Amino acid sequence: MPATMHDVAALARVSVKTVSNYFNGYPYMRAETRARIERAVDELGYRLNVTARSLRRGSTGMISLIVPELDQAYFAELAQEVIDVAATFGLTVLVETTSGDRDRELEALSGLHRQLIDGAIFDPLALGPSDAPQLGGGLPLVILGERQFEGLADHVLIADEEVAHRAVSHLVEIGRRRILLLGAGSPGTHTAILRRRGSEAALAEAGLPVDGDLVVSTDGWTRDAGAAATARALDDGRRFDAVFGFNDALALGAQWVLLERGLAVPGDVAVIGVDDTRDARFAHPTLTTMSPGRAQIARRAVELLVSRIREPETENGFASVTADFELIVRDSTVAPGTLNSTP
Amino acid sequence: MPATMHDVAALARVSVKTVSNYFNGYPYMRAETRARIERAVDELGYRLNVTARSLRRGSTGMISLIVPELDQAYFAELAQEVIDVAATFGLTVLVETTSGDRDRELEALSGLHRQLIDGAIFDPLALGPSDAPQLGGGLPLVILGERQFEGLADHVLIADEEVAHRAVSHLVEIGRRRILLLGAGSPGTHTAILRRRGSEAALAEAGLPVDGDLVVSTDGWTRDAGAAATARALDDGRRFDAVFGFNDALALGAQWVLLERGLAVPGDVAVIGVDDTRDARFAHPTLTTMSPGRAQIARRAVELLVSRIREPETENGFASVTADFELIVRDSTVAPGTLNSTP
DNA sequence: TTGTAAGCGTTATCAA
DNA sequence: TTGATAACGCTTACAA
Repeated sequence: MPATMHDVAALARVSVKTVSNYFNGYPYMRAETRARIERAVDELGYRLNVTARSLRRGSTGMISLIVPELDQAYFAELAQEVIDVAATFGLTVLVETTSGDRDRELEALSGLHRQLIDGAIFDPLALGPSDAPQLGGGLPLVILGERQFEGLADHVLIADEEVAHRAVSHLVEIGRRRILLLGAGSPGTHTAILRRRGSEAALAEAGLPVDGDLVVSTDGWTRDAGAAATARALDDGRRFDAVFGFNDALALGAQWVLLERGLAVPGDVAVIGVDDTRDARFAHPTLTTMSPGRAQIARRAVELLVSRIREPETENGFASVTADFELIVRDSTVAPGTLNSTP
Repeated sequence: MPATMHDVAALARVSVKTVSNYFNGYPYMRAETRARIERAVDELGYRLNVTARSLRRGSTGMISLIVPELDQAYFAELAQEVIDVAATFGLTVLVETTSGDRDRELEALSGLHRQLIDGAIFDPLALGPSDAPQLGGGLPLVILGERQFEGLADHVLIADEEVAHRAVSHLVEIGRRRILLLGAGSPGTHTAILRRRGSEAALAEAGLPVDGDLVVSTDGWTRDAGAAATARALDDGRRFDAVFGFNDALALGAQWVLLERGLAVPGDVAVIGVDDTRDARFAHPTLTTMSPGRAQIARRAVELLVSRIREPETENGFASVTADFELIVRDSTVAPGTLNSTP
């Protein structure tokens, strides 16, 4: 049975209030009192009981990060960043995975863990605007990526249309004309719709047609799904000289199949993704990608959440910040040694 | 202000104890009482306060998983498995990352989060046997991978020597003679030492010499480190026809550099790893690897931890279970179409 | 600057 | 089968 604050107080010959003050950084305390407390704490090996504190305070110092799955590089890397940033605020992160399942997303927001956390950072996959009423009921919430809930919670957004536009423009600039849009297609998440819209705008600006045959759905945004869809497109005899994977996983799956089929990347088909995961750097050839500023996303998300937790009553609207993005050109679009033919 | 158990009790016209019984699956209850409680719960939207329960029970229903970093595929995939298995036991997982830093490993075991958890699953990187006294002081603990603490906690082990032996034997069977051991070398974790030992045993059995030049240290077990060390070995003019990366990340880093330098895999150099991460399946060429039975590891770890939490006083020694492993042959050692020349 | 005492929302003891 | 009541260990008015 571990020592309690009462034990410390008794040994230090002060009241529990004073010991509590000590642990809460209350400044007005005689140096000698402080020293006595410190000695007692050492002697007893005392550690503050966080559960009791939480019960009394009504807050836990924990936030959850709700993502589809950890074994996708993007989410694993995001989780690591969020954990690190949260730690600088003294917050502990509970990582919840949902497999993109609607019920599990709702459960993460309003289930048993609900009262274990002071707020949540949520990367929704299945939930849509019609679920808005169930969005945690007063739980401080920051939504990542999706803009469907704007006005209902704080958001950290990716400029989906612009990112897609830039990616497709890059492919056009290196001379590609028939670009497979991998991850678009019905029904499609809101993110998918926006990235498709941006892609088609870039094609239109370049005076290129949008070929419905080259707008391809995938069953999820994983390497498996990207590989399968690309294989199908090749088997169908569709012709394309570039692939825009709506995330890195899709692009890597596509690239894998292309190489497997003996096609040259980027010689025959150029490939570009989105996310700048570590996997992109270590693909062979290395994958050109749009970096969404993951570190910035994690930082802003935690900051927004912390201020929402501290001042829940700021009813004058919710914040939406959009992260910066950047084109990272690698070998999957511009072969090394090739002089970039960009005008 | 959310409803409490008292509110429910009042509305259902029973005592709080009865409501508590209801939530704890106490079987002796009249159907009508149960129905009244259920109606009151619904009406009030009542949810059990986990913090209060934890305070009263002295346990939280949370366990932590302590790993070096989530953005390594192996750990991300392991975390996902552990979270899923733990959920079947009604346990919540707190994922702690340490960067393999000694202080952070100790902090995860005995810091503030210590009392937030009922036990921990720990994949140590920096801590050694000399830290044993600090191993959580009575915290139920299951250690993964490392056998250095055997006798001090429960273990779920990988058969490091046998795994390495099998990997090297496979390379020998396909005719390789000069095998780079990537990840061995001083100082080296205990795991590294065992895998090196197993590798050298396999070489010895095959009548092959152990060339010190081919035993290569890396700065961590990441793709970056694997790439850097392999590049160095090539630059030094060391000759080898195979690489055994002590994990998939190292092997993938090596493979990446080899391809970058224009060498053929497996034509010039065969590559094999350990872990069977998803990355291995999507490398190009696909990476041959030793599967350590990750699902089994996660399941056994959680099971051991749960029984240790339930019966902390089983002082008659600690359990050590060793996971099964399996060789997964892919294209990085046996090119597709090549008839396997194994005797 | 420090002390007293009343909760926070459960669960456990014991009795009925 | 259910009820009254005392903890669990901390924070926080309020008092001194």
